[in-house]
Amino acid sequence: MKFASWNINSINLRKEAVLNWIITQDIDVLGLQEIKCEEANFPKSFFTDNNYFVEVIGQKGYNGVAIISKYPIEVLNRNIPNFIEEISQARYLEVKIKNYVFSSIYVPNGNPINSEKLKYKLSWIEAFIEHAKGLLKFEMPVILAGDYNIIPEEIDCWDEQVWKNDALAIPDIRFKFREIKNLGYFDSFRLINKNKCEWSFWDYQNGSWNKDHGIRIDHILINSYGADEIKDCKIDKSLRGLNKPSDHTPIFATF
DNA sequence: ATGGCCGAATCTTTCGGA
Repeated sequence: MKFASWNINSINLRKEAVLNWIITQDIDVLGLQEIKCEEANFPKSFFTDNNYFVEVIGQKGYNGVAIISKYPIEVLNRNIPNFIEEISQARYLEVKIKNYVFSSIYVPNGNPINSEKLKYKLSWIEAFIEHAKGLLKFEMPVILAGDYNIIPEEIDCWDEQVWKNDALAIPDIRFKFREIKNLGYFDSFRLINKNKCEWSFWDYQNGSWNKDHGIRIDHILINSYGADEIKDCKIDKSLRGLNKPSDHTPIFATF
């Protein structure tokens, strides 16, 4: 089974790229982030006509997550259950597919760091950590895949000096990532690739792709049952070189 | 070809992203 995550930055602009990729790479389950549309505007039939199952948590204009699967989807949660806010943002979808629990996750960005946005990011992650703790009750692989907006360590960005004061890399945020891991989750990419420097995001600005100025912020976290079964984890950077690409590339793990 | 983003909605400008 291949489980993937891709911040697509508008599903309607890139639905053909998504379908083409999951077919050519033989992806079984794909979590999407930043679909940037309400559920009614998600191109569901484009995927269901090709025999995929689709679940969507939409929002107008920005955010939004979805899951596309070769196999039937049982929805477990349409948000983080213990995260209460006045207007819920579409950032979390948790499902069961076959004998796997899988989530598509879009963690808030948090910039600028001297603002309510960072506080929101921290409180969102804290609620997520509490929830992830509860997910450890499942005696099967739990796969928490998404755009975490966290650069876990110095080796996960092209230049630590550029990023060290950013909401993606400040110590408080890196600490949260370690907190999740310390619950008993593994960073799939790092589990498989001990020292590799690879990126999943290159900014549209400043010619970042051409200069290879990237960062690794899209992650697939797995519990110990997942770690027992994992065979490989790869970032497919080729997608960033397409015409009209998303600024993120997909990451996938094979079980 | 050395020169700097992109997407959606509020739409010839603003906001959010990272």
